[in-house]
Amino acid sequence: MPELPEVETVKRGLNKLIIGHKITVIKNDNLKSFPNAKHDVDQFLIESIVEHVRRRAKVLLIDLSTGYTLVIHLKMTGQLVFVDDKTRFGAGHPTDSLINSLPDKSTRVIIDFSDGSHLYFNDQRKFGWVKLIPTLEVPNMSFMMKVGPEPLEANFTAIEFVSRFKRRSRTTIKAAILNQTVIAGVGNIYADESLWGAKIHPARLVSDISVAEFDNLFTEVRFVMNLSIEKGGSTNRNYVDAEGKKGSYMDFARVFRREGLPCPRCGTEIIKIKVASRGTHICPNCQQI
DNA sequence: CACTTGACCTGTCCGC
DNA sequence: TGCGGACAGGTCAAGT
Repeated sequence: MPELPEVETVKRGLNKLIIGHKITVIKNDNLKSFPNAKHDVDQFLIESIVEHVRRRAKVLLIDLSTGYTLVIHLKMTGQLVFVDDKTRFGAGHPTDSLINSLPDKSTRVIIDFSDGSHLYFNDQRKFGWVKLIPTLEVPNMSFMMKVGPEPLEANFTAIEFVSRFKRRSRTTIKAAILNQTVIAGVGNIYADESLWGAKIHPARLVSDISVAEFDNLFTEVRFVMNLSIEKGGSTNRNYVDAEGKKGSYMDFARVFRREGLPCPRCGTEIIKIKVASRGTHICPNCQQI
């Protein structure tokens, strides 16, 4: 999915586009994408006003005036795209833009607003979901209860970063950094990018990594996340922002999906291996076991 | 408990 | 062109 920078980009886009909008209709194509009962939808979603859009880890939270929140997980291929019919075919959008072809066959949920605009939840693989939950119960959702700290929070320190890993010392650093209960928001792209930045081989055991290396990793995680947010996220395949636009971080990636190309630091050919059952990109010279 | 693996889905790409 | 298999940004539930 969309990892932290992509979800953050969608959140920022929605905050510019849908605050104050009133929801009039919701349509869904299967229960998996939007499992709520019609009764709750009629009572707490229809006629509600969008008040805030928040993010926690890789989860989007759209707070409504009814005291309910739309909790959205994009998983691997989810998209959340706002389309205003007044601008759909207008200037600034090429005719082949995604927004001109929505809804399409991967559209799972459509939210209509009272001014005639729409929010499309697209998800090719159907792993993602939208759930309507009382706002006060969101922190009690099982994922929210166990998810780790936000790496970009100003008060999150290198000391806490290291201590979060200590309890997971018997696994590889790649598995640990992908574990959302250790730290929130890091997925496969930014795991590889930050491990390359810190010159740590992803298959090394957590217990064998020094505090100095953890300090470097902490810096690199924050660096790649911040850079990616600045670039509008990574479009590896499907990802687009709330306006249907792709992110450009992949133009700046150092190892991810760059197997066969030279390492930007030493020129050695980047290779792709498997670690923690995930495709993993490394420089075999900079990152040694 | 910590850890690993398979399952959830659809689509694409690569080798034959 | 077609077919089979591997693989894809993430998380769970089951297993060990």
